[in-house]
Amino acid sequence: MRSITSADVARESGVSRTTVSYVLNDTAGVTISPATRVRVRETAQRLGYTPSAAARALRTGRSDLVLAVLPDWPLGPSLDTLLEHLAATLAERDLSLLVHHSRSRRSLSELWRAVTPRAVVGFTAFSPAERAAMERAGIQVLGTMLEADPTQPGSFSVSQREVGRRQARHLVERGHRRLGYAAPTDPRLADFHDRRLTGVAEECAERGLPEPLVVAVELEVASAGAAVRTWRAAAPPVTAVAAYNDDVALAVLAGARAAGAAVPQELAVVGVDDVPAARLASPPLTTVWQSLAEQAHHLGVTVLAALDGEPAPPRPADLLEVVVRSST
Amino acid sequence: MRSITSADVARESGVSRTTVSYVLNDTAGVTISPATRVRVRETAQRLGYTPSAAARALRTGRSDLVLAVLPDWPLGPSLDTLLEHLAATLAERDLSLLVHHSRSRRSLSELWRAVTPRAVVGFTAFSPAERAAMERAGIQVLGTMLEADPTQPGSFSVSQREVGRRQARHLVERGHRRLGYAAPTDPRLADFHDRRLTGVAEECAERGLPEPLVVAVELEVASAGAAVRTWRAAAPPVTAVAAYNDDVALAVLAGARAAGAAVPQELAVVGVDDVPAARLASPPLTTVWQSLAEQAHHLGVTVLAALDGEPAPPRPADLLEVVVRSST
DNA sequence: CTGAAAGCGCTTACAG
DNA sequence: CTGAAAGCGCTTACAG
Repeated sequence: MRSITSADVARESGVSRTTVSYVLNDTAGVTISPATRVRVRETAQRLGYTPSAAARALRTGRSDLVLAVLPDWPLGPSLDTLLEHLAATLAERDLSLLVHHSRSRRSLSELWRAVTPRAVVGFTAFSPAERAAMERAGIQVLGTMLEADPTQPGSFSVSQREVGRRQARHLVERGHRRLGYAAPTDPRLADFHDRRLTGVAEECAERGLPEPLVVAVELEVASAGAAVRTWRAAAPPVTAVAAYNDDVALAVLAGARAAGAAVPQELAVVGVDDVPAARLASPPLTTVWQSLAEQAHHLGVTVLAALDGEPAPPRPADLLEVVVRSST
Repeated sequence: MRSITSADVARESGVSRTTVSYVLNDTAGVTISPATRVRVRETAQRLGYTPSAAARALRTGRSDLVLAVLPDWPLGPSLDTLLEHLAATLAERDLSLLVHHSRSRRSLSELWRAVTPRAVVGFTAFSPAERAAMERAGIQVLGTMLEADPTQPGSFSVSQREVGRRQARHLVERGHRRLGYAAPTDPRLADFHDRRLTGVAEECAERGLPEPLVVAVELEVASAGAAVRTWRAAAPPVTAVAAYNDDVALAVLAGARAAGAAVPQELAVVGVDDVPAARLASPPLTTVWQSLAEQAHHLGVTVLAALDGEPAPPRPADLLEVVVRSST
């Protein structure tokens, strides 16, 4: 079954393909009689005409795709949400999301060369060379969630350092003077973890508190129990723990239970993410919540602005919030 | 910066574009001297040539994209994993994954008409009309996870009914004679929930047990506590609960704690997914684990087979497994 | 064994 | 105000 082309629409409405293109694209600086406009639009509608993305991309040198490059590590429970909102925002401009999992690192450069996306959104860091190559090809490159300075152009999202600072600040305001940090064991999480930990450490330093005592904890009771004993045996003892995320925090809770440490009296715990299990834990988990929807929307709007050559829109203010429950 | 085209490669290697195409595509039924082949490949490599996806798609009428249509509800914690493995499998054939969130339902048909994907993989159901239209356009349509009969061609993944049956079977084998079902409240989950519940009910019916007592539970303690009281007040009382997923199961655990029901002595609980929080719960949660990686790979292989006009490969056997912990 | 040429469906100078 | 024509970069009959 041959698909409908602009030539079909042109023939059916008795005009040239040029006119069809002008009308359907609302091309500026060209005058077409209202009657013709209406006729062309109606014909296109009636025939179910959709312009070929391939032809358009070939002609213009640029596709209507935005390439999202995902890391090979789990981005968290709400990557789903993030991509959905991002896609929704981009769809307003008829842009679609092509996802690439950086698992197969080698083919990324082939992919962007082949599809000539309008923009590339990296959820993982690009090498400077790759970034430069993409920019030279006229592709807008949006930075990673790991940028040192999230306010710089071409980057987005909440600073991971700020996440850590919020955790620490909450704990310190609760009166704790010696903090622990529960790190994930998955090495692929190292980049995120480093930045969050830096935030915790900075907050401690500014308040004149000792460095946080970092212990890696696996997502099981035995490992977490050992971690809890380590913290409590320290001198001075750790009385509050900031965990990499809710999963790790839940492990610490389980470890405290196993080690016979009362939460929050003997050990306070704060996570990150506010997964559903957080409020259901015993005791319910205090955690730092991030507005993924807003972050994703902001990201989408940033991409759009970049395509228009406009400055990045200001980042929304309260993307982070401490949800206080009984674990602190 | 103009990008490298096959004409560049042709000129540099002193052959025609035809030859370049033949060599790089390993076109069958054409004889090219080994020396020429080597020269062309080396030149392409040296120049960093990547064929234009747009031009190729325009010429062949088919792109190298596979369109994944996602539902507007949360597909669960491991959609991420699922898509990653799917993408990895497709990448072996130089196919990329274009995701469409069905939030913006209207534009789906525009999207597939515009990009002419090789295949469409639906994680949500298509209307028969839409499905037919896509097939008429020569697009392979792979079915949803909701198909009544997952063994039929064009569908994939574990049967949701089977998930429910496994939960029920485990509970019944533990000696329980009266089961409860903890349903999610999100209406978007209704399709999945219906099928899982059907599996539980079927298993009960086959064993001559009464229908499961269904109670909707929200992801918070109060709601879950009320549900637990309802189950225990039934005559005969419910002694074991199959939950829609681990999040709901975690809520039931919290509800039992609040209602003073001992788990598993007074109420056994089994979930689905084996999220990290499951093993960390108190008591650790028994749950049905699904091999997402294998499902995704199978899905990818099924897509590939469909593109080759081959019959769907047999589905791997043990995609489901009951992880027994202390909640049952 | 290799090349010249057509054509996929668009958009956009350019001519009228 | 509208149309004829060129050309984006490929692949593939067809000719030699």
